[in-house]
Amino acid sequence: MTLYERPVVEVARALLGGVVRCGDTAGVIVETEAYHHSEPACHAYVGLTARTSTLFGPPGIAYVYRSYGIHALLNVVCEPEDVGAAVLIRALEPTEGIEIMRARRHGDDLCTGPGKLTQALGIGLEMNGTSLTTGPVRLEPPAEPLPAVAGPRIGITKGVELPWRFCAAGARAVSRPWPPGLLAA
DNA sequence: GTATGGATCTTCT
DNA sequence: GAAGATCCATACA
Repeated sequence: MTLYERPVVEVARALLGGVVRCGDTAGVIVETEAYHHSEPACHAYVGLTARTSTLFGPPGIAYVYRSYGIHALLNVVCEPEDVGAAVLIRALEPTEGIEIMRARRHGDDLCTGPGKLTQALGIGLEMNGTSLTTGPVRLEPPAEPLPAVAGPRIGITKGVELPWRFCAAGARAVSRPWPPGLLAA
């Protein structure tokens, strides 16, 4: 029983404040989203396919996939094997290797979006399915999760009503401002 | 500052 | 053939 073998929504909250490390770069997780195969926004909703097989794999591995033909998005596979669920890492606060990130990102906007943080950390599709404890991308859970604020998810067309987006309270480097009037602790 | 459309490609219908 | 968990540049107010 690992930390990731729990309900995705719980894991999404528990990961806030954790550290993602890849090579000489690292950042603190400040924004996450939960996805589960029981709801339509999740890739695993349609079932097990070649593309989504990683989602149904063992908990604690990385699910990296290409979005809109251009970007790589990083997810943490959760819940027991054969359950399609994952936590999308949406934003980080850079802590180490900032100069490297700046060079890769060609600017100061380093990790304020799911496609940006993978580029900043050098995470690619070849890391899909690798372990987050022993693989090239490491995830260190926080001893004490940051206080979380919940809200609706972003950039999707289905399942928007589920408040499965979690953000560290007070984090400044989030991917998008919170929709007014929808704040919930 | 906000709004809109293009880039680009894998996966599924 | 169409859609998609995005980002960026450009156009307008």
